Amino acid sequence: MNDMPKLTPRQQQILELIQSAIANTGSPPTRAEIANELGFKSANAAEEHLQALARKGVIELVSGTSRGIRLKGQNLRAMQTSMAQQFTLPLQSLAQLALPLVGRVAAGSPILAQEHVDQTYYVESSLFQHKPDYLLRVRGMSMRDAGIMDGDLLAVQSTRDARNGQIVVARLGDEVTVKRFRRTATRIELEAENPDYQTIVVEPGEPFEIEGLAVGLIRNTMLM
Amino acid sequence: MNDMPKLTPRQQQILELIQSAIANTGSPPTRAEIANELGFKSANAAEEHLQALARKGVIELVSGTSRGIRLKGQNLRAMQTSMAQQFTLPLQSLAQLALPLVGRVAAGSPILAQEHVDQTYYVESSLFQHKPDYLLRVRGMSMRDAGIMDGDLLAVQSTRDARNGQIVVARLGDEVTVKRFRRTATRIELEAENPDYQTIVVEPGEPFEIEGLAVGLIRNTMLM
DNA sequence: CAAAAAGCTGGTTAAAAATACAGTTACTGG
DNA sequence: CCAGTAACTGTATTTTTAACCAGCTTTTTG
Repeated sequence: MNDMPKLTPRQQQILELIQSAIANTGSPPTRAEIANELGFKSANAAEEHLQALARKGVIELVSGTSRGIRLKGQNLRAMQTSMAQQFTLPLQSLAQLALPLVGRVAAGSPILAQEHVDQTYYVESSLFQHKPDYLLRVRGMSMRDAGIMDGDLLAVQSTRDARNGQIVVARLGDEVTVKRFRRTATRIELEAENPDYQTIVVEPGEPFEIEGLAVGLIRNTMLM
Repeated sequence: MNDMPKLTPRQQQILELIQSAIANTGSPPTRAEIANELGFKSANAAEEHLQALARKGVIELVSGTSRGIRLKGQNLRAMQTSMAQQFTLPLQSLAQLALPLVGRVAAGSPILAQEHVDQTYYVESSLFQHKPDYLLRVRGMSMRDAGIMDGDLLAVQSTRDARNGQIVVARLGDEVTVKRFRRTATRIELEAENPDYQTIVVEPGEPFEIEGLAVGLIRNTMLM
């Protein structure tokens, strides 16, 4: 019943792209958009990946429909969870920390803009050793070997600075990503903790900004 | 800043239709779909409604893009609410949940015995999809590939039962361990999620008890 | 080692979809 | 009463998009 279809790294990447497109734009991508995003010269490459994902049951393709890609099962749930309901609520004890959960991060706008806050959780401030400012839902498996999985809520402390080896939330132009930070004499490297993913190299002059430091993690969906 | 654009009843209806389409199908509707849904004979009627909604700032139209309708601000959040309700999330109370953090687990005694409680954290109960009863500090790397690292706090729901594939807190005589649970016809297997660790096999008659299910995780030390 | 699968390029075609323009009707505020 | 707006019908055109076919290289697997 619980089929665990093993995706190839490439397929996993496609799946993450779909999730990220939905989170960022509100609709699934077209074949052409996928191809463009990943540098394919033919949209057919995207088409075939989608069919492979559909065969493995992780997505559903609605035929004859533009952007007719539906996430299924676990992948859908991770998505819905990121869109959890918002509460207006009474503040309680002084030790409580309000942690906004940031969902969709729109191009160019500050990460904590009001529109992106899905929900606010109140947790005891002493729960974390370093006080976080917000929670960010992690997309994809690029930090898998650091124990950061798809769907996890990363507790982030807002700052512009990081030391080598720290896990940062970085913005590259419009893209927000979570990676291990390393600054060399000539450039900045953002290392994934997963051999399937490449290190991102930021040369001087390229758009880059540190949004914050990972100080904790919450995983709220574990049952199968 | 917070402009309150008064929508006509018809426009309100269109907006709700968009929200419902996203909740049901995963993408915004096309003009034709809106027209069809509301019985318009021309898709242009839908187009004009969309433009009106865009003028009033409640949606954004992405030109030249199929299904390029984006909900803005409040409406986005409202939709997420209806979505969350429609699907899994049980609407839990906002109550704070007291989670005792269990450290060392002494031989023979119940896991929640008073002596073992290091500390109690208060967190919002809706933070986890399934309500945990306590936190257990994880020792070792045997569940590394499941994203559970040394020092993590595992949120555990007390129960005696588990389904295959779930991550359980199990007691083998004096030993308490976290593993993936699998029951075969003849025996119980506790699988580590790390190739360096062996699967523990429990033959009938050997001391074994399930203490609880892993329903979440908190990592409170991440900085280096 | 052979076959299958993954992962592409390149091109084609028909359907889906956005969007513009020309009208019609009904209502609403001045 | 008249202009403006809301709410449509109907038609047309261009883009966008899905989806298929043929072929190629590389990797995986039995």
